[in-house]
Amino acid sequence: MTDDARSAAPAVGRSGLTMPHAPTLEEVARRAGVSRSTASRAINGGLKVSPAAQAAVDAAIAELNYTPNRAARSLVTRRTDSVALVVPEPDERVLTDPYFAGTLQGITAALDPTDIQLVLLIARRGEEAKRTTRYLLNRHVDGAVVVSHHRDDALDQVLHDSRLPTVFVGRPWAAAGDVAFVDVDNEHGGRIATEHLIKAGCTRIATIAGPLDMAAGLDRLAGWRSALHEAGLSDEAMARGDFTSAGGAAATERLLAAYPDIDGIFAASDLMAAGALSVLARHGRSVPGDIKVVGYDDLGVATSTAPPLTTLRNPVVEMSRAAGELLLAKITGGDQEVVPRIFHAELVVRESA
Amino acid sequence: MTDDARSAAPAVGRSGLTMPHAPTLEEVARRAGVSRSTASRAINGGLKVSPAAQAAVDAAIAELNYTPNRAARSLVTRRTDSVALVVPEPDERVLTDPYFAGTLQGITAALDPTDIQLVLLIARRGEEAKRTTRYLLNRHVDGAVVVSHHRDDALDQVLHDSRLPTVFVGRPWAAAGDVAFVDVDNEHGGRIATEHLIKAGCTRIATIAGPLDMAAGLDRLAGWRSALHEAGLSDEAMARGDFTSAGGAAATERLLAAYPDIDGIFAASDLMAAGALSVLARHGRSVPGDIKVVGYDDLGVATSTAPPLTTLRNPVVEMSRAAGELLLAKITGGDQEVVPRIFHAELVVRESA
DNA sequence: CTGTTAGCGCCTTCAA
DNA sequence: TTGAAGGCGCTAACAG
Repeated sequence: MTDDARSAAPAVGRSGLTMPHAPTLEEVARRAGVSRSTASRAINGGLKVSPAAQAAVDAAIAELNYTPNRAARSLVTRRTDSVALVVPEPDERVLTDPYFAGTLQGITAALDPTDIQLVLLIARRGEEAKRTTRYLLNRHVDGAVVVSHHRDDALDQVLHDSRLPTVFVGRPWAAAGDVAFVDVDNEHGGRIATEHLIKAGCTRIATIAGPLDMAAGLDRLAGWRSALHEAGLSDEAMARGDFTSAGGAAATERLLAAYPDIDGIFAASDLMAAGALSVLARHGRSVPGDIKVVGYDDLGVATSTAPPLTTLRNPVVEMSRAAGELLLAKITGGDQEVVPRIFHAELVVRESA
Repeated sequence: MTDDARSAAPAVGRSGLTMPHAPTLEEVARRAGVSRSTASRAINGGLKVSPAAQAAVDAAIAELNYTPNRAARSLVTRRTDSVALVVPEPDERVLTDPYFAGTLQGITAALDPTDIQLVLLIARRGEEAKRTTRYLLNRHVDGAVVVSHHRDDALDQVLHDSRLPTVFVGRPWAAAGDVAFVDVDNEHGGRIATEHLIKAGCTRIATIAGPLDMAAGLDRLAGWRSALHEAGLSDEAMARGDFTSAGGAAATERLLAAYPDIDGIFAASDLMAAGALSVLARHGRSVPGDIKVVGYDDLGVATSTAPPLTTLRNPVVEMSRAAGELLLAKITGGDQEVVPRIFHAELVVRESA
């Protein structure tokens, strides 16, 4: 064993102060009285290691408070033990949306039993987006979960072509059938919401749609449409929103101006519904008396509005957790069938409708 | 130059399909007609590199779409080019709070001009927390930003002792004066809020306090107290909340039961204020007629309540951005003075008070 | 079951 | 200004 001066003296940082020297495998092995390889084997799986050696290594690890150097390990295993959460959207909108928080929570839960770290990738447009793409393509992570995906970020194609293990939260645009994803049945949700309004006696039902370059926006709108068609009602009263409260408020103003006689509104998100409520209050329309309102998501805001919102419970956390687990399976298990897992939204009735 | 078979054939993944082979520095150098060292120098800073060589390397990089392998680089530079955002809280609460979204946005903005990645560390209690601590201590990141820090997670001490560059968002408990942090003047904010209620004619002013094991909770409470003392009013009517809407609602119920004659409420967060509004409505108390309400944060929810909340604008994004920039400075600049940056919250008057 | 031996891709002295 | 050579800490054959 060559005596290495480096391992004797603690490293000295820029400041000139001694820095705690992270223990290496070498030191663990030495302390355990075994070779590096044996120590390594004891750490990874422990196969073909005698109980004695295993115990010695375990003890050394505990005493030294050792953690493997990820960089060194990555270099040889060609795995990074990290996955990316890709958010292809610049603005505060996404981050502020409780939907995003739910996603984070679900994925974190899925990753929890592993030692895999979550790297956040906010993929701004243009030049920035290219940087993100390159980062992903050059395998700086073992896989990616994409959330809040829009039609024109070519993320689905790019990631599909790259063969980087990827799972979308929410149906991707292109390459469907070939790209793994989890989703809720948004069309069904939109239909349920609208049917609830119909059953409650509404006959002039408007919708505040989400962004139509997102699958969720499109699908919920389609659900609203099909319920109205089935009931023989008009599907004229549609205004686009952007999933934000302000957008919902603006859309409501437009709806009231164009269709003053509406008696029901299906908003494609609770945030937009909240915006609608405030505008309706300002216009002196009572809810649910004059106009009934149904939202979508039930991620917290629905209970803090006045009146509380009837809405569809969007199982975001469960869904994202499934996405995380699916990704884990893809990473460790290699390619396997991509059967999208579809969750269902449930109607939660409160005062607003 | 030894001919390496590996670089000729694309790697084959588990699935048996060819995988895109990430280009290496070796390939860039070969293509540019220079040595690895020159290529490396051209990539990092470009000092002592002839314009011709520089250009050749740049071209090769572009053609190959090359990105340095972070693991290999980390191994030798002993930097990871990643920083952690540490959230020492298990529950959904934190993630759902718009405060967290703001933090994320601010830090992301600070990191944007660099190539540093953000790693999310959700530090659950107990065993999990130890794993997080070890991860941090063993320098798997170059630095850390800690948000939503509680008294009993010993994060401040641990991180301070470890000498890992760290910045707290919100005043840490221990080691103050020695640990870098950014904060808003919460006591001042609490005072302003309360003074607004006093000026509006309230004389029996309650507060819904935040968690008292968090600096923000404590400081806002202190501000409320001092304003009341100054005005010669009672500071009896206090109920604890937990920064959530549900907690705010419960606290309000308790307040109304114990102090039925209150005419003003200062809630230490908008979420709690929203909960208060719904309870007040249920009890038939009009806002601001019977009871005036002031919240704290103005991160979106204040405008979607009925009535919209008078509140204190908490500059979370700016503050977190400052935290990120401070961290960057600490990482690159070595130890430097720790002058906490204190931001100020501004009163935003809306209908509720 | 264990130790020896080679690199993983990159940066960095050291000579030229 | 450039290239050759060594090594960061770890895993993975390959012998024993």
